[in-house]
Amino acid sequence: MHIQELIKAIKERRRTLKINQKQLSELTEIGLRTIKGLESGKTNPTFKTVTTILDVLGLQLKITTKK
Amino acid sequence: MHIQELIKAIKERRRTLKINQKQLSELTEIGLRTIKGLESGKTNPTFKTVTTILDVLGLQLKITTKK
DNA sequence: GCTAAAAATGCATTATAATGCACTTTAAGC
DNA sequence: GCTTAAAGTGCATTATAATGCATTTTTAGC
Repeated sequence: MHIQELIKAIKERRRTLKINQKQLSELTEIGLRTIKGLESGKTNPTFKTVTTILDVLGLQLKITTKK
Repeated sequence: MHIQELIKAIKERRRTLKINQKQLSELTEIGLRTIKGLESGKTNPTFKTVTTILDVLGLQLKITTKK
């Protein structure tokens, strides 16, 4: 999975849950600027930032073997 | 998935493939010190660092919904 | 328990993620 | 096409990931 897929999944899920970036920032306790940077593809987030956001959105990462 | 699971998966897979940290560093073009920091749980790697390593190891991340 | 290879650690430097604040742009109703 | 909320951007600062080098510790064979 590359970063663009991650971004897409986060945005879609956030909209499904009717949460805006500011609310996601509050729920995750991650700075709004960081959320914005991530969703607009401007930064290379840390693993922790990613998992914290996914967690709040009810999503999670799994490791699989490539075929 | 939390960082410890990721570390465990990377170490196990690397050993299965009989690759040492130095070789993984060369294959991924990620600094050895970064590989060491990650595998010893001392840092919070970037998403790109994680996906690059997994990719070389024949692994990948998937997003799923938590149940 | 010696030896050699692999892994871990300490330290310093560089690059950049995270952050806040102010401002601009875009999207959605009306 | 106004208005307003949401999203995106520019800039400066702080925190820390990435890196290399030298050294120490651990692990695996013998």
